[in-house]
Amino acid sequence: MDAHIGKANEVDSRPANNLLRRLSQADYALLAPHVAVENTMANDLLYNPGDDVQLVHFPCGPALATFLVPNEDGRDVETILVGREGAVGGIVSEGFLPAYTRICVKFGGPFARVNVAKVEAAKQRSPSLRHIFARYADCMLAQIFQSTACNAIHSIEQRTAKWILAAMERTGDENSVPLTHEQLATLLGVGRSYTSRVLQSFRAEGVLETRRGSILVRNRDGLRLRACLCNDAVKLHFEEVLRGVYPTAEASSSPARG
Amino acid sequence: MDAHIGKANEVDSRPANNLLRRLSQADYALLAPHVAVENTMANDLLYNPGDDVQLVHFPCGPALATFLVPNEDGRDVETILVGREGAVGGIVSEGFLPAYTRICVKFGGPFARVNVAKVEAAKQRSPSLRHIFARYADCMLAQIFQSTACNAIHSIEQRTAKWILAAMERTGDENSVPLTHEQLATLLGVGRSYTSRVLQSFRAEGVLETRRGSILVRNRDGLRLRACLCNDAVKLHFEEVLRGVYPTAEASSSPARG
DNA sequence: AATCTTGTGTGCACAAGTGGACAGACTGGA
DNA sequence: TCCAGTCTGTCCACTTGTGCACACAAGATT
Repeated sequence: MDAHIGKANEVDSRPANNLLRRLSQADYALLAPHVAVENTMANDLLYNPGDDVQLVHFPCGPALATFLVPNEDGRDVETILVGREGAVGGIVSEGFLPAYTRICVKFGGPFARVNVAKVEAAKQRSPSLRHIFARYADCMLAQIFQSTACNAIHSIEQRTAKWILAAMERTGDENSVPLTHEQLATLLGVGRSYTSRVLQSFRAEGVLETRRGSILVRNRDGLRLRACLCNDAVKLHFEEVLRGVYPTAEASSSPARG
Repeated sequence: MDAHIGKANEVDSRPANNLLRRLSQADYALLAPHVAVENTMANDLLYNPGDDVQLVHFPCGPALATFLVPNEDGRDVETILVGREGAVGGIVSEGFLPAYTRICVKFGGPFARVNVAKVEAAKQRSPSLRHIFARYADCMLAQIFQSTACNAIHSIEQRTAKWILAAMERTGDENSVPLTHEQLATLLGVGRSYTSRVLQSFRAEGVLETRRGSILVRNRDGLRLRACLCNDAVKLHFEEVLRGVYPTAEASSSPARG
């Protein structure tokens, strides 16, 4: 499956994170001494609100993190997904701050970690590195803006479809998402029974199948048709701003399919 | 009303924006040569999606801007409010990027404007200036995260109350908001008739009065009681991260009332 | 004073989503 | 192999919010 990767080069040995792979050799060399890769499991917490942010985490491979906003009644609300196209922790704040959100591993996998101070030092030395991080920060911002709008006006059906697609794009898994209905519901901040009903209607229309603890997508275009366009809008911004960094672009392991 | 301000100093002559006033004299001196103040009217557009971001705008006094996310059906969705506690345009992206959102003046008033490149140059020269901007960017991020969560789980009644309070805090107007029901509704991304009904119920409970084209708040605590806590959470983060910048704090023209 | 435009209050039928309940179906251990 | 725990499908009564319609009110204009 990696046959399309021709001659081996230095990039191939980097962690499977598109942001890190996007860096020039010189820029990556500034970070390389400080990169450590650690494995995570679903539901591991990377940060809690108020934590001192010390490490930037780069999701690698199928790993996926989400930002949770704590709520008065104790149930957290999920906001955005970050996979191998990006990074979490100190990206905007540059680190000398208490975390506002909780950051949680949704799908387990490796994360490359770099001390925030080292990243800042590297940014001071290399404008191009600084620019790439600023560009990614802007993309993340776009993603959150779009989520805010999406939550305001799109139906649960649209958002469910959107989320399944977004998760698949990031993990690289072509047709399944390892989530229970319950998890999917809390993720969207909605009731479980209604989520089940939506999935049920998708199943009836041949769009997907449901397994205990996971969802198998049978007709991706059908799912796209039922999703809002929020994902595409964000993806377009990533493409414009960070050409090649977003996983569905050429940096992805699946070269086809825009 | 400004009696509590003792001896005049250089800060008093700066534009009435808390972020600018928060800067040390040395840091402000780096920006001062490039600051121009321009007046705006409600509905002026500062940026449209895709625009090349050239200027950072600092709302002054009662001026208020919002970030709009364009939507497939043409109606924009409002996301966050920025008043004299902050700034819009190139704060996170550092400017070399197409704008993702539309930025619109909600309540007219003066805006201080500085070229993004000049701001970046000043940030290169002064770490403390850089840190303040990074801190504000983090606060803005927190604000958007909270909005995303809020839109996902809070009722229209709660969000209506929240919005009225947030607008008043920023403009400094103690008891009125110059908005029609229609504007308030589109702002929240909801139907006009339901918004009218919510305001009607607030009126019936003695919380506010409605005038043609504006809302008069009669019982601010009552309104607080009916709002979600999203505003307070964000305000707390501002306080922790940028002490004194948020308008209800000591930098405000109304020294009492935390 | 008559008129026009825009905003406001309210009624209604309907759609979307909630939250609790419960039976049945998987699955991982003991 | 059986049990216990979790996940799933579905029912139901109920709340929230939509979208349209229409009468009326408040300014603004002439």
